[in-house]
Amino acid sequence: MAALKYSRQRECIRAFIQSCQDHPTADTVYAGIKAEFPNISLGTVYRNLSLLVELGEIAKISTGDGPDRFDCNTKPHSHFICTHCHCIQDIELADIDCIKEQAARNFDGTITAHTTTFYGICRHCAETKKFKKSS
Amino acid sequence: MAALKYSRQRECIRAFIQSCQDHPTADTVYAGIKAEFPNISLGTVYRNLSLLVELGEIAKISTGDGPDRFDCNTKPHSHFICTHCHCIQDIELADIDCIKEQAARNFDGTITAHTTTFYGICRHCAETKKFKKSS
DNA sequence: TTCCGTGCAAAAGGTTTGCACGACG
DNA sequence: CGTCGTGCAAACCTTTTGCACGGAA
Repeated sequence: MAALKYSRQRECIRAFIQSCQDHPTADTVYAGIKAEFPNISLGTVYRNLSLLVELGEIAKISTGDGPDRFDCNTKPHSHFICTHCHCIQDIELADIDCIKEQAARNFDGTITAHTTTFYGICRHCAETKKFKKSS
Repeated sequence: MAALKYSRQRECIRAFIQSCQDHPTADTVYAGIKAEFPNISLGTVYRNLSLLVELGEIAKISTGDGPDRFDCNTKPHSHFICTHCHCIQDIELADIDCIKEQAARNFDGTITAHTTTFYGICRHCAETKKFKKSS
């Protein structure tokens, strides 16, 4: 239902995310958009992010620690989360889908999707030795 | 540091979780503990759950949708989350660890852990056909 | 003109924290 | 007796929502 009208704010949010190499939070998007829309509200950012996720134009990444992230890459891929600096990086796995079949064999129900997340120390943190006590 | 003293509340929480077949939320634990400790506070439940996770006696499961869950099974395994009823079930995958090696080959950093979560419709929801419009 | 999207602000979760008191060692 | 854990309540952080107004079709 709900007829989806054009909005300059939504286009700006979409463009911002698609220009991001990293995986911004709603708040980062908000800050980035403010240059062009000084009066935009955080609520609008959240509403449009949810909408873009529903439309399949971006993906939402739940980190389980801190705010959700958004990803312009909607192709299936995995993520690495640094336990020290909390940065997120994409990881491509060749046969990641095979584990879905493997899981389906052991499971009594319908599996439609799966996500795999890796944790560790990213190269930057490892080099700067800032991870003495991994947070 | 901090010398860790015995507490009856903590033991009760540990016992409650270890007697659970499912994956309770902090609030479920709180409710279950109240029979024995009518005056216990939710803050105490959260503090002890975090502590038990740190001690490695239980595991925390972030669902990315709703409250965190806790799991008495600390052995490596995966989870299935029903997108309809939001129940969580364990899934054992034979060679789940192989994907860590595979990921490490494509990645410039140190991978120490990984989690895989499957989504779909559980058997109970499928049978009762309540999932017409998967929420 | 008819809805939809926006801005604002308040509310809604879920979780953490400061404080004074009680319990463990 | 010195600390740590507890209960209570307030604070916190992220996200959602109600409402009146402005903008797209």
